[in-house]
Amino acid sequence: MADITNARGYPIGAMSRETGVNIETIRYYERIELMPQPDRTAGGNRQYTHDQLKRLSFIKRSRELGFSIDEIRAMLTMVDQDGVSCGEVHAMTMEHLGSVKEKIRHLKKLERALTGMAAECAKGDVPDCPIIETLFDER
Amino acid sequence: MADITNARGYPIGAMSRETGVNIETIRYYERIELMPQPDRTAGGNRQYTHDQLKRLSFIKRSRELGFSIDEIRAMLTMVDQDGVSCGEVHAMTMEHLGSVKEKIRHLKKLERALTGMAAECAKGDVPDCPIIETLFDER
DNA sequence: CGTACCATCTGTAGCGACTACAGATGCAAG
DNA sequence: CTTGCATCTGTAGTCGCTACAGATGGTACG
Repeated sequence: MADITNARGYPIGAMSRETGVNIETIRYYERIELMPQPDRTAGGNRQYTHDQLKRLSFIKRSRELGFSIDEIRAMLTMVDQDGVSCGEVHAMTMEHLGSVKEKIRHLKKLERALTGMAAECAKGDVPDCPIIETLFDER
Repeated sequence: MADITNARGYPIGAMSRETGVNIETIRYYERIELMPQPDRTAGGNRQYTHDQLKRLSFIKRSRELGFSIDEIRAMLTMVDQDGVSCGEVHAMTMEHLGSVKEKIRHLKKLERALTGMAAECAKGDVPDCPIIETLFDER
């Protein structure tokens, strides 16, 4: 496998391939100051370090776990200040977990409602569709 | 559909109270042509009919069930053309149900991952927080 | 060395589905 | 007629990207 680092570090395309984060999104993260401004080549192209690659990978994983940009920013700020408080991180994780559980509950309610509506339906081309009726009915 | 129009009609605030849809959102629905342009008073205030109230209520319920604006638009277009195809509505509902189920599966995966990470954590002020470590680790 | 050609650059605008103003009027009660 | 809430229009902001356009950078090949 070819070495994607040239002497000057990783260009943005390599960062994108390595992490799965879209190039436009990487630049967006820089604009909102989630990623630092990287070094540039003489011509102005971005050149990232390995640490920056790890940081981007951290962001990607956290996003996949549903953390918001602000939550990630808070965690990274702690990391940057070398003052990671495990208690705080744990609290954030638990809070996030709570909101995930709530979303699951909510979606399960939707699932039941949709299943119930669909079960009423004969699927014919009849004028009174029970689904539409249900949605239109007065409370 | 019933034709119970009272002489003055409903001002926008009444529509909002009756349906729970924000006033700004009602105007937004008009702008994107999901709701029709209502009659106006001499002074220019909106005056809605009872049918329009039912339509808004339909939109609200459908949104609560997670249908997108475009899905709702499709259903309402069928209603407007008096050509409700129950088969089509059923298909849309089932497709939507599928995406709800998928979201649930996804969130449950997140739930497991977050629970696992949190369980590793001693919650102390130690420098190596296992949650952060997990997120930072090389793949 | 020139040329072809992809990678990358900046800047701006769009998405969905609202929400939040500002500043100007409408309208009904007292 | 005043008071004061309701409503009006228009624009801009939210979140987390994504999609351009049009201009350069960098590199492999001849």
